[in-house]
Amino acid sequence: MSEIALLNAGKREQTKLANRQAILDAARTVFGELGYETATVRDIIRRTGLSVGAFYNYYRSKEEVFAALADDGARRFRPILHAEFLKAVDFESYLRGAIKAYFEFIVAEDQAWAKEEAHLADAAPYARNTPEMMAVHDEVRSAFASVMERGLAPRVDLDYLATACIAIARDVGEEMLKRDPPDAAGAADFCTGLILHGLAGVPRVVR
Amino acid sequence: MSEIALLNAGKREQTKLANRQAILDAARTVFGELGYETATVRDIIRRTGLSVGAFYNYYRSKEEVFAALADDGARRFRPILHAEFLKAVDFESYLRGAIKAYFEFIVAEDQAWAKEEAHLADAAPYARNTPEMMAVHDEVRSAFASVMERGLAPRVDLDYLATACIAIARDVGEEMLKRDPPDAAGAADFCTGLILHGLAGVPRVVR
Amino acid sequence: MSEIALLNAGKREQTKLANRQAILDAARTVFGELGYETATVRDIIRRTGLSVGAFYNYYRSKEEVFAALADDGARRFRPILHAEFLKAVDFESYLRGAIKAYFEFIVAEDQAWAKEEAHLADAAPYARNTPEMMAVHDEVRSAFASVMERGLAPRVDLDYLATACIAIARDVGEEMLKRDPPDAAGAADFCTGLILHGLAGVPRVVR
Amino acid sequence: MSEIALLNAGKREQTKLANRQAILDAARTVFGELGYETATVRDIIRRTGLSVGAFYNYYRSKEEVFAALADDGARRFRPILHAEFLKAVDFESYLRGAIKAYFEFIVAEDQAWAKEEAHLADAAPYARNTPEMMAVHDEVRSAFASVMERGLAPRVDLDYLATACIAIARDVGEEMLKRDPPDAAGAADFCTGLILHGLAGVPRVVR
DNA sequence: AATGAATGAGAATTCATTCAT
DNA sequence: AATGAATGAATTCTCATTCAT
Repeated sequence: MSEIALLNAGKREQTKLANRQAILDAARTVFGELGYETATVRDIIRRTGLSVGAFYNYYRSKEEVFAALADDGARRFRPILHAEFLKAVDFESYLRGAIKAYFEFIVAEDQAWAKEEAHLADAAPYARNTPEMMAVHDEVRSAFASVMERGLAPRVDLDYLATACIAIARDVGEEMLKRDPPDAAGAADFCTGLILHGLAGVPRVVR
Repeated sequence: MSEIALLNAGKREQTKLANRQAILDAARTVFGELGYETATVRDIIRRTGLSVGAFYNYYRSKEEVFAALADDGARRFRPILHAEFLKAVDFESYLRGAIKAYFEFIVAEDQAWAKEEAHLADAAPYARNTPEMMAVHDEVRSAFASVMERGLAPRVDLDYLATACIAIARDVGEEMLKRDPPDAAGAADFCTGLILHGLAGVPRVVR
Repeated sequence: MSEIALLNAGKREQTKLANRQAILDAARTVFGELGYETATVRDIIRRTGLSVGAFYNYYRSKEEVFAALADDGARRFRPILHAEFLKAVDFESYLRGAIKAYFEFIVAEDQAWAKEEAHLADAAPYARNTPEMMAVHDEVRSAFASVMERGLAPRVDLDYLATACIAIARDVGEEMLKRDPPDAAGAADFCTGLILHGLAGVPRVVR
Repeated sequence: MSEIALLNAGKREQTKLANRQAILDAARTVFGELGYETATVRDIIRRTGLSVGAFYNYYRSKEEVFAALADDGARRFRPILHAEFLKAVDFESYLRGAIKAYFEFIVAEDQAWAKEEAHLADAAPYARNTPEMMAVHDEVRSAFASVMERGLAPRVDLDYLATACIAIARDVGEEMLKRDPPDAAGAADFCTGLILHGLAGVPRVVR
């Protein structure tokens, strides 16, 4: 490698990272819009301006980007989630923190690509469950388990609870993103209230 | 048309209906197992013993069966749901009735094909939302609206509420189906309790 | 199935068989011209006038046609070969019979498609070994073994002998096909003579 | 150009040659293992430690290395072959010498990379004819012609003879390489015996 | 020269849909 | 109507070759 090349290695490496990330971002959008099956590799790379070949330089298969997407989302969200877990003094504070954190996370994500959310409902009315959510499921479940273990929350059916909470967060989160502007705090209040105290705990609207 | 066919015009008509239903049932199973994209028309007709050509005699496209499936599920479930609505004296009774009815409905549906639920998670870990649920969404939303209108429930964000309730019912329902035997009443108690009174309202487990 | 359909079943079945054979024949030609790797499925079906899809109605993969080709060639040649084996009174008569039969076989095959032999050397100078020959290899080897067992031929290195004989038959056979007209008997005499008595046993040419 | 490079112009030239040869050697191995079509340029350069780009500095295309390989093999083998021709007093001695030389040549070549010969049959059961052999064909043919011209061998069909001899040498040679250890002399005796005197001239085995 | 990322034509295969029988 | 072979667009992935650094 020549001296010049050595000096430029940084720039090269930078481009590679940027491309890798660009593909990941495009994949997130496209999978989000069309679902795993319907989305094609061409759909993904079209958004990056790269070539089909380039895609396969970065990911070995369509399946691999999908997995990477889950890893990526989970890797970035998990620490946030865990921080809430550590901060929490009781179940209520954990739940409120976790859900708010999640909604803020997806709003931030959404900003990056957003705009074409219109297509969403239209294109894939039957595909859901983001890779991120899937990856986080176990995290949530065991956080709940731990909280109950410590007597900070009533002992209830853990699988149902985790399932229900994730379902609420996922779908209300998605609903929130459709609003302009999306109100993470409001949505979090709604979900937390519902889970903790049921209908009675949910914020009233005056309208 | 052969002589025999002419003589059996009535039976013919019957067969037509039976075939139409057979395809619909097969489609429900197959879409359930594989998801819309992964499922093929051949997968569907294979279960009916009919031919590919016959499929297109009854439905114009793969998409159309899917839509018909939603209609079918909704058509059969909607009256049940509405009966609960009429029976209900307050929001609580409506909710409990509706959810219990839904869970019993899907348990019954499940019996028909079931068994290969194992494939499910494996085959399409990221595709959900049964056609039935989708079709019922508006129904539920307007039932909630009506209930609130009548002052039987606190005024809250309706879209969030409908979304959350459907999310819970869908996912906890799915979770319930994995258990052996599936306990519709128990799951309904869980969901109703959660929605009405939050965590505190959820049945305890002793374990 | 209607009466008409029943009556036509024969014609249908006939077409299917014809297509299957057409694909096989096209595959033989194309693999012969281009070699397995270079030949594409489209190359094959282009010769049949069918569509890509039709190819996959008859064979599950490119690999499968290749295998079928071997089976086909072997299935048709093996009985001929075996007949020679039974007819033979000594090694010499077996060898002469077998080689002559082989040459006549490939001349006959060649007639069917022929013509584009010109491409051959040009297109794939480095790919050889027809599927047929490969399938027949073991047959030949065990025939040799049997003959030696019975003391009808000297005991020599069997693998070398089978290899050498097949090599000669294959390549001289190919050479013969290039000539116009191909002289199966002459080529067979050459090979038999060479194998049995060496150079001295080979027919002289006057030129 | 860096200072160091300027100082080492001579070494540079040397490196160029070494790289060229390294690529050629790698190509021989890889083509041998996988066949021309299956082998990729990356397969080749991977063995050299060079980069894809470097490959194209030395050879304009995959096809060109293949041709160069033939040239190379031929260039190295031809003198050996010709030496045998000059040494020979009659056809017998020429043939024995040539074949033995060829077998020793390929055994030596094989030593260089060898080991993974197992893959061979597995990877490309239907592709053969080393570039070397192809390049030598004419050489052999004209040597035979010359020998016959001089009355040292009976006049026979020259094309058939050259074809047959090369076929035998190629395939028995390949067979020999599979044995451990490969016995060049034994295989040469076999082939020479067969070609000169036929079956009767082939070494007996006792077993 | 060397490097290795980028390119894009092309390969095998699938599958919704059509259509002759 | 029923049948199932035929169609061909579309999909994933590969790989020779080019090109910016």
